[in-house]
Amino acid sequence: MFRGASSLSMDQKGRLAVPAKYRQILTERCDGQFVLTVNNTGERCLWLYPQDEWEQVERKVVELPSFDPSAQALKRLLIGYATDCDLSSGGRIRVSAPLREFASLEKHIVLIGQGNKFEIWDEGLWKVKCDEWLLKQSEDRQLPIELESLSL
Amino acid sequence: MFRGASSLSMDQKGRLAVPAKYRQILTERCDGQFVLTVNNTGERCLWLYPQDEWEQVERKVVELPSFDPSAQALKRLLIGYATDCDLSSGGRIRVSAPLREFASLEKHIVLIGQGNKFEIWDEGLWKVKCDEWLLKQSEDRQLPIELESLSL
DNA sequence: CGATTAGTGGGTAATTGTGGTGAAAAAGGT
DNA sequence: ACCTTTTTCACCACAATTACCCACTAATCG
Repeated sequence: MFRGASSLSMDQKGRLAVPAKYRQILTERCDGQFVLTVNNTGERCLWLYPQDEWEQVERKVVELPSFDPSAQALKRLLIGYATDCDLSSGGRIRVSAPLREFASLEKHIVLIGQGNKFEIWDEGLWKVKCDEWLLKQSEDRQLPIELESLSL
Repeated sequence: MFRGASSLSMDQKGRLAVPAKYRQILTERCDGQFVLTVNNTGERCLWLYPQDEWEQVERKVVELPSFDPSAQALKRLLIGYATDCDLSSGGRIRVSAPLREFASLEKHIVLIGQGNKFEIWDEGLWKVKCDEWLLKQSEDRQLPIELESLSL
């Protein structure tokens, strides 16, 4: 399980250093092989999957019905933007220009562990979103059923 | 069960000394291994879970439906900010910059025992909140059903 | 009142992050 | 097919951060 937020910087060449604490696990887990793609839910962030996790995601996605427009859109985005990338010798990965543009990544970014994948956000955008989510949660009188009984 | 409030100070490096009375229990309980994350309810405080407690929380959270927006927000915050940390040889733990920023922690903080976890608040904020809660309770004529039958 | 333990701060060594440079590879044009 | 231009990658050096250890002060207990 990946977790934790790291505030990182990306250089002009689109290289970002993966925090040292993740490197060993990632090398063992997928030999440093990843697939980087976009988030299809309308939020402008990237998803970074270890190769093996991605295989499963891809399998699910390609099996979606061909005549459903929203399935098509999801497929176009997810598969269309999916790019192989690997951990370089110096522990960095390179984000291609189209992907950077999609998520409007510049110098300051955050890497968010989300279980089976990581999310990559522009730092400013991430903070704005956090505020939104928190505000929403505290306003919501009526919680979704799944959450109501959740005790943390 | 953790209980009690302690007023502590955090140094410039983000280190805070866990009160001595908790140390032995914590070492026995989880070998000094913790997970530190944010509170998702809009209140700006951190949650400090013993490793084993956290595992259970995490399990509940990842099983939430992927397409429900508020479940998604909860997952992003809780898992996204969750950071492993452990009790150093000197009985201190280090709070990373993103987490400090989230809860606007500076020098003076309070550590609140809350059963299966601890809460970490900025001292000033904690006091303000206490006053708010007290005021609110005394105003509320109509208690939620769950509380009505409660005998303390 | 002395002895022991807790809290606090600082210094140092090792590790990590960051930016640059040069070699190699790929792409593109003639 | 060859040469030119651009991109990409690996390596290196410096800067910044972090972890670890030690020392000093304050509190606590016998």
